[in-house]
Amino acid sequence: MILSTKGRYGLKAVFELSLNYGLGPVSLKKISEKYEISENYLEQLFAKLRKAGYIETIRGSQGGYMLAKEPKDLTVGMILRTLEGEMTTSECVNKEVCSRESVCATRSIFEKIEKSITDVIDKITLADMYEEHKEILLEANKQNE
Amino acid sequence: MILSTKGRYGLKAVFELSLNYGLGPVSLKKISEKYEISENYLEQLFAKLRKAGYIETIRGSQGGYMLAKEPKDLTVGMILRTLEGEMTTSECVNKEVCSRESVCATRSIFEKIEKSITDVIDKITLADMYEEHKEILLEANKQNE
DNA sequence: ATCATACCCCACCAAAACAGTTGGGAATGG
DNA sequence: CCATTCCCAACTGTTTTGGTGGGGTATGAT
Repeated sequence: MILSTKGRYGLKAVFELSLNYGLGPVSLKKISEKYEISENYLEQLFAKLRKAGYIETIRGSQGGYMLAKEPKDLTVGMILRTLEGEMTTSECVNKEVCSRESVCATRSIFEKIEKSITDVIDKITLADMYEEHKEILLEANKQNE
Repeated sequence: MILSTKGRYGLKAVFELSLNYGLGPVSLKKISEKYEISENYLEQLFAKLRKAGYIETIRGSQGGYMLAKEPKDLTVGMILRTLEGEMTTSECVNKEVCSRESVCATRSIFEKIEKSITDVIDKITLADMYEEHKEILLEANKQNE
């Protein structure tokens, strides 16, 4: 597994926030029930995202979480990196640790893998996810007719 | 980190075998010294690769490990999957576990990440690595002139 | 005012994965 | 026959994973 539950749960939960963007806060309870995720666990994930400045909160009754930026300004990469740490393959990539650069044929492999992941996660925003989601829902409706 | 030392060490070591393809076996000792990897740890990695049919051994004095196939028939993906397990993002991808497919906008993200990784690791063979390695060495030599 | 709601924060925990280490055994070339 | 080299199983310390538990603070509703 490339991603742990941190990234997987976190991305789902943040997408849920994006569905409610502009409509007020969503409580942890609702999200954790909808996706069957431990409320306390999800809270820890949201704490990281809040500290990173991607979501903000309203405390007290009727409070909850909401995106701190527009869905089009939040990428999947921002969320995953905050929760999972840097999506790197090897310590030698991006650093000059590699003492035998010329010998190291594997380094370029690691770079390619990293780049291919980066290309995907840094390009897709929450707004993009919403657009694609809409299409999927429309198609699902067509099937049911 | 997407890859653990299993995949990173393993790929380096197997590439070393490919450099010696057709020239007889290479001992664990040589490889572990060259790359500064624990000999016993590397042995466990090679055991997996042997059981997968990617490398074979000659026991006894002057013995060692060698590729069981031509470098062009061994991909980076074969090595990494043997050592790291399947390079998946989420259990719902490739399975029908996902109870709320239409709702799950994250699934397509995970599929895209997986596909981008697969595209890289299943396309590159050990022979490809060697070709690229040669070019890097040639350029390094030019620089030194 | 007070109470239920809901976030905030810290500590703790069991299980698994990671990155090895230890040590005994078996095959083989010199 | 012995040094070399692979084979295999068990064990170990550390970190990560995936949570649980509990006390505290803010706030809208009654």
